[in-house]
Formats: sequence, C-alpha cells, structure tokens
Amino acid sequence: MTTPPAPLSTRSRLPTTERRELILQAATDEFGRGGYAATTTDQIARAAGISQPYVVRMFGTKEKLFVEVVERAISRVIDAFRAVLASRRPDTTSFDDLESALGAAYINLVTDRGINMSLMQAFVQGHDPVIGAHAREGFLTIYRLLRDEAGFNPEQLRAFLAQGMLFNTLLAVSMPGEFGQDEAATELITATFGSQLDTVMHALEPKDQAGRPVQADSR
Amino acid sequence: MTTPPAPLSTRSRLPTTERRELILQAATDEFGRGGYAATTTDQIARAAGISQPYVVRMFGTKEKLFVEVVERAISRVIDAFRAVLASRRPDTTSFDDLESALGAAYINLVTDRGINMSLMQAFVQGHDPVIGAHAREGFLTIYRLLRDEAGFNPEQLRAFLAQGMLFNTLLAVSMPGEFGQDEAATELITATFGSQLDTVMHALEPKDQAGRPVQADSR
DNA sequence: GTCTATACGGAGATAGAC
DNA sequence: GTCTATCTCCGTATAGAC
Repeated sequence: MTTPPAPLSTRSRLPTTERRELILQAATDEFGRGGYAATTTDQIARAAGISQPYVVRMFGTKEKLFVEVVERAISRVIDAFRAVLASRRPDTTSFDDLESALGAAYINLVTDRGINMSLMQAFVQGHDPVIGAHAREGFLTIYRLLRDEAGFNPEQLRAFLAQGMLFNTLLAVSMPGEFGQDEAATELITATFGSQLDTVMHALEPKDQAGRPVQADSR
Repeated sequence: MTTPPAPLSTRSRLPTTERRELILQAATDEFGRGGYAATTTDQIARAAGISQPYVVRMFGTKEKLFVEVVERAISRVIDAFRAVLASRRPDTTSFDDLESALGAAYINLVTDRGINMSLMQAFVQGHDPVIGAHAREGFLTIYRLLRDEAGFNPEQLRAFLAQGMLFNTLLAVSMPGEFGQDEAATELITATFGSQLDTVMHALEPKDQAGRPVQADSR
C-alpha cells in the first residue's frame, strides 16, 4: 500500500551512516512488534520517516535488514556485559554480585521491547540457514564471554542463561502487565525479577517519542 | 499459488473430526517450521493432503487455526505433566526426582519441533491481543499445575520454568546439531540436557513419515 | 466432505527521475 | 540521497459446484 512519507519540507537529507542508524532503530522496533515475516518494509519506512523503496535500496533485501537488526541486538548484549565486566573490581567482587550486575544489565536491555523481540525472533527463526547461523553464533559468543571473561562455570552459565530466557519469555508475553491482576502471575513475576521488579515495571510503561507516559499504544 | 492436491483417487473422504486432527497435526508442523505469518494455509493444506480453501473452510481463518494449534501444544504439556504426577508415589518421591521426571517429560515433548515451535511462536506473538492472551493463560495454567498439584514453591518454579525456556531456545536454534562441532556448544548442551542428552540427540535425527532416518530435509 | 475457480488486497523489489 | 510510479507475485478468503 506504500503510504507516502512526510512532505518534503519536513524531511531532510542525511548522511548515509546516520540514515542507516535511523532505519535500523525503526526496524528493531517494528520487527520487535510484529515479527520478521509480518512486518513490512513499508511499516519500517514510515517509522523511519522515509519511503519504502529507500529502505530496500539501502539494505538490499528485507532479510539482510533483519540480519543487521539481529546482529545489532546481540552486540548490545555483548557490549552491556563487557561494560559490567570492565567496571568491576575483580578481586573483591563475588560471583553473586557479578551475576546480579550482569542480570540487571540484561534486564535493562530486554525491557526494550525491540531488542528483546529481535533476539527472540532470531531464535524462533533458528532453522533458517542464514538467521539460524547468526542466532547460534551470537548465543555462543555470549556463552564464551561469560565463561572466559566473567569466569562462570558451566553450571553457573546454564542457570544464568536459563534465567535470561525466562526474562525474554515473560516480557514477550507481557506477563508483568498481569502484575497485581492475577495471583499466579504476581508470584511468578516476583520470583523471577526480584529486586529488579521496579526497573521492569517502570520500563514497561508506554512512552511516546519524547519519553512522556501515554495511555495506550496508538497503533 | 494454490498447488493442486493429490489426485482424487489417492484421497479419501474422512469424518470431520479425523480430518480436523490431520490438519491440526500438519499445521503444527508447518507453523513450527516457518512461524505464523510466513506459513501459508496452502502449505498446511498440502501437508495435510487437501485443498487450501478447505483448510480455511474448516477453521474459519488462519488465525483461528493457529490458536487451536497453540492450545493443542499447551494441552500436551499439561497432559504430560499430569501423567507424571499421576504415576508418582507422593510420599516416597523426592522433589529432585519429581523435577527430573517432569523435565524429562517436557524434553520429550519439545524435541518434537512442531510442539516446541508452536509454543515459542505463541510467546513471540505475545503482544497480539488474541494469541498473547492464550499464551499467558497457558503459561499460568502450567504454573498453577506445578504449584498446586506438584507442590513446587515459587523459587523451584522459577528455576524449572527458566530451564524449560532454555530447552526451548536451544532446540529452536538447533544447538544440539552443533554437538561435537563446537566446544562451547558441546559444553552448554551437556550442562543443559545432562542425562537427557541421548533422548535429545536421538529425537533430533531427521526421520521420514515412516520413522526411518533420512539424510536431509527434503523441502 | 471436498474441490475448482477466482476476487481482492497487499508485499517486495525495480526503474528511473530529481 | 531520496522519491514516485509501477511490476509482479502471492496469500487469504469467498462462491459455488460436485
């Protein structure tokens, strides 16, 4: 249906790099909203304020764009973990403290729905030859990072990653939205997010572009 | 593109109930393969050996069919858990034994790619008003089952469900296919599946309809 | 109970202008 | 660097026959 973008006067020419970044951000949000197949390049274009063909033009195909979105999401996880590792005092930080700090960093990332859903979309497309390979590689990169740089042992890793996958899932189904509504949901969310609960609930309040709270999703 | 189904001579009239079951099975496999949006009703029809319009006719819309597929997958988890609970000796079964038995039952189910992916697809569509509600309800039903009938406490539940989500994810990205190929993958898979590893590896060998091992996916 | 034919509405991608 | 116009394919759903 190719909706026309904003009038020329409103738009502006941007250097390729900046435009790419804008599109990737929009694509992360949109793919996160509807999934890979259901999201159209036109939706992404609109969200980025440009025309549909230009999105395709810049990334070649929709699939290539998606792969970049996934790569970007994985990189953000890696960067966040590295930042935590860089800021600790190796000799005085206990495993538990390190694990909490890493968990908190992860929660911070995946409460961004675009990031979380991009990751999950990648997992769910795991049998696709292109996307699956990226998903596995990303997962293993994070595994090695936590093992080799954070010093986790296999069992600690298993538990940490499992917990991460539970975060993903509960956030994906908006379970924290049931907080206080359903006693089982409340119990599960409390047990899962613990002291991070405030962060989660706060991050999930819908915001507009300027960061002001809004009533409902306007889409 | 509506590919014609098999010639009339090959097909047969079936009672509605049986035909429904066949379609639901085919739909589980196909949705599991490609996800909700990317899977066409025609693919499902072909896999079930009938015409595309008949699929739509029988379930109303593609979305309703998908919802039934998800419901069915969740029911299978619930049934499997109940079967385990029914067969235990309440006074002599330790928590660890019960947890292992339930974990094994779950692994058995989700090594069926159709089941696992149907569940994950439901999670990933978690913000869809219809599908999301079903996903949350299913998740909470399982939560209550494990709490009220198996006697798990919140922390045990959290750990068990987290582990389940890790199973889902690793199977989704075919990580066990990397077993022996990559040292990190091998370590992770071993730590995750432990004594269930044989079951998993065995279940993942590709099979044809008659259950004979085959070389590669013929699609 | 099941099919064939088909209407209808997109979606991704390309061509070419500015 | 970015757009408009448009081609072409494909997917769901409906109508109606057998």
